[in-house]
Amino acid sequence: MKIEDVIKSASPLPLDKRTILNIMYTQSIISESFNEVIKPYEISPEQFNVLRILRGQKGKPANMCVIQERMVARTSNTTRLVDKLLNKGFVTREVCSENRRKMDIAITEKGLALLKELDPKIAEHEKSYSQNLSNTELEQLNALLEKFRGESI
Amino acid sequence: MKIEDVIKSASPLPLDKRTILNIMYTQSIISESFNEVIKPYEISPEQFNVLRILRGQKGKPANMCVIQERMVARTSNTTRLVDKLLNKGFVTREVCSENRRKMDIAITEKGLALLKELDPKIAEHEKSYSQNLSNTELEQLNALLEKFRGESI
DNA sequence: ACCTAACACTTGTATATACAACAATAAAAT
DNA sequence: ATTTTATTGTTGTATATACAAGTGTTAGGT
Repeated sequence: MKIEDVIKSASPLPLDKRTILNIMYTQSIISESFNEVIKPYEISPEQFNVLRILRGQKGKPANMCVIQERMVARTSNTTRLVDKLLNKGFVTREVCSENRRKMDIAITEKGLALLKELDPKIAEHEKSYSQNLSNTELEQLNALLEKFRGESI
Repeated sequence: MKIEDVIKSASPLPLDKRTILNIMYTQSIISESFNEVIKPYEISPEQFNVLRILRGQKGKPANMCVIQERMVARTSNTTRLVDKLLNKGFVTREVCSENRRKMDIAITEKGLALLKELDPKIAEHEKSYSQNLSNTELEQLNALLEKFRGESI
């Protein structure tokens, strides 16, 4: 579906505007379907992201600022996300013994079990999109997005 | 910047996961810089989107459902967005005379003036990204995104 | 005419995001 | 040693999003 049809635009959009809209729209489509995937489980996409970061720590607890810098979309509020996960028993939180300003956040067995259950569904979700392109095209898409962002470093 | 560096992943991500993260991240970068652009003005990105849709009506008022279906990211709450715009005097709202279930939303002179002031800044914002790619590459990117979404219609 | 279903919109609740102010601790400066 | 500054995290407010329930209006069926 062309982006002009999505937003019901009568006239074709200029290329630069069209590209940005296309990226925004694609993201919203992906997010929407991802939401569907995790809806049955008692967790939000952002909470899931935090859990996955914690699992990536391989047992080592993570501080709030470590979690924050690994999130795709930086939230200004990791505290409240962790609060929710804490209430559900998916993580533990305690003051870091070496630096009492910091918090040690760790994933629990219950959290790990949830992720394990979700893993195949997430994989399926990701594949449902990537199967539409060849590997070469996927690499191209990644390269174009990276170039589009235009970050020098 | 490679997406692995963004999320500080030690190991390279599988291609399908990487692509999705790349799209999500690119969107968040675009949104962030767009936020910077409109921050000085008394309006949010979503409110701006609604205003722009109303301008596209060329004087003809729009119902709530028309606004909703033209938004890039469907919100379930156009009512409250319009409320905010109403309070600021950027739009008018009255019951549709032909069908009293519907509302007629129209942009005011004040709203049009705001958009006019923003237009060049938005154009500059869009160009700041699109200039990183050639026209051919932009077309490629659009085509790949569309194919990635895999909508049949 | 009356009842029912569909439609257009609004309202309430929970969650997330942006931003600013704040508190506690640690590190640096004097 | 005391003061200042920076770091780390929390809390408050406003806005936006997802979802479900509710209100008033129109249209359809009988």
